[in-house]
Parts: sequence; C-alpha cells; structure tokens
Amino acid sequence: MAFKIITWNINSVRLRIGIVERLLKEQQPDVLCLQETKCVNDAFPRKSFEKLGYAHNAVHGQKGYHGVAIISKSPLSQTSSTDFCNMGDTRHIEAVVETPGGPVRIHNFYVPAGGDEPDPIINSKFDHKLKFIDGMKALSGVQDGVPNILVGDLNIAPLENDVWSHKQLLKIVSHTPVETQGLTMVMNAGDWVDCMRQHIPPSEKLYTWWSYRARDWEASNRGRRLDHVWSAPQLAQQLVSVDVLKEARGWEKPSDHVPVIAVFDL
DNA sequence: ATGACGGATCTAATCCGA
Repeated sequence: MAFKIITWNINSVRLRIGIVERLLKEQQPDVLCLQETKCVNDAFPRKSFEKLGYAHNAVHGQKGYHGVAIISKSPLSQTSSTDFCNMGDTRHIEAVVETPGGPVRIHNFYVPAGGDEPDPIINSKFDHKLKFIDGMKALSGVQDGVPNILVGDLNIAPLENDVWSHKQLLKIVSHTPVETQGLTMVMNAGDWVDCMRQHIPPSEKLYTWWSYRARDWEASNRGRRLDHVWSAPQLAQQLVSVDVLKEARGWEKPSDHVPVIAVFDL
C-alpha cells in the first residue's frame, strides 16, 4: 500500500496553520514532518490537525526558535528526541509508525543553519553545525531491525545541482566542502539512500528553498536543496515517487521552504 | 552572492534565518 510522507520547514506553524491545512487536504499524507514550528508544546495547534484526521503527533518545541513535529493519521510509538550538541535546542524528534509492510521509524531533523562565516574558529554557529552533523554519523538507516526514514531541513545542499551556482556558492554556508563532505559521510556511515536523487537524477537542478530577499523568487530562481528525504536501502527499493511542491512557495504568506513529498509502496 | 525579506519577542528594536 502507498505510504506518503511529507517534510516541510514551515517557519512558524501557528502563523501558517492555514496553508498547512491546505497541504493536508490536498495531499492527504500518512505522515507530515514539520520544522521551525517556533512554539512551545502547549502552543502547538493540535486541534487543527485532529480535525483533519491527524489524531497522533510527536511534538518537540521551544519558545521562538527551532521546533520539530511529526503528525500522523495512525498511532506513533517509541517517541524520543536527541539533543545532538547538548545545547537545549529542539532540533530532532523520532517516532515509529506502523505501515502495512511493518514498522518504520521516522527521524525528523532541523540542522543548525550555521551563520554567515564558514569558519568554526571565528563563528560558533558554524562550529555548532559541524559538530551537529558529526553527531549524526552515529545514526543508522536500520535500528533494532526497524528500517528508518530520515527527513528534514538539513541546511546543506550537497550536490552541484542542489544550488543555483555551484561555483558561486562554494564559500557560502550550506554549500561549502566541509559541509557537503560532512553530510556525505553521515549518509555513508549510516548506509542511507538519498531518495530525492534516486528519483530525480543529479544532473537536474533541484531546489526546496528560495530566499525571501529576492524581489521575485521565481524569476531569479536562486534556490537551494536544503530539505531532504533519506531512507534505509530496503525502503528505497520501494520508493514510488518524490515531488517537490514548488507551487507552495507562491501560496499566500509562504514559508521560504516548500514541501517535499515521498511515496513508498509498503 | 545578491539584495535588502520576514518571524518572534518584554510592541520596539533586535536577534535570527541561510
């Protein structure tokens, strides 16, 4: 049976609950993973999701910044969060969901952006980002026999065609060699498959984020692929489709990220 | 690199995003 999962950096779930509801109505995913919810757990709009048939959630938020959530039609179990750099940030949550093909663990990440200067000596935010992705190397695509799907805003565009200009972004945080190589090491260490690039060839430009600062995001089209869907190899064999919902960047009061939709036959 | 937006917060001015 088809299992649809969507990941979306929503940039404030309370402000944009209207377009989240639109996405759920139009796409009817089994699971929705959100990043940058920007609210404490008590302020999370649970009722809006329940009304649309999403009675189950795993929410890990804080005041004003970061925050991640897994929303599901069916029950979630083994919910937990890991604080990768022990800084008290709400950047990860995981849970297990039952599918017709058995249990699947979902990891939902919001990796630190890393600030402006790509130098860990003078920029503590970049240092934090590098340490965070170093910590992710311990994560395997299969844990306790349960295959995993890893999604989220990883804030790194690893391939040349994941940015509008490889050459011009080599020294820009999100596309520097230490970051892109670091993310590749995380993938290799955990035996993860990049589902988006399995489905859409690396020769094609592919973006999930367009800056708010451009006068016309669509015309300038200076995007980056910062949002990702990874899975264990056994799940990647059952991948049916991957779609980047670019139109959502043009919705009313949009997030600067768009939803990424993956369908597996489980 | 460019261009100068948009969110949350002690609702003003600042920090943060990437």
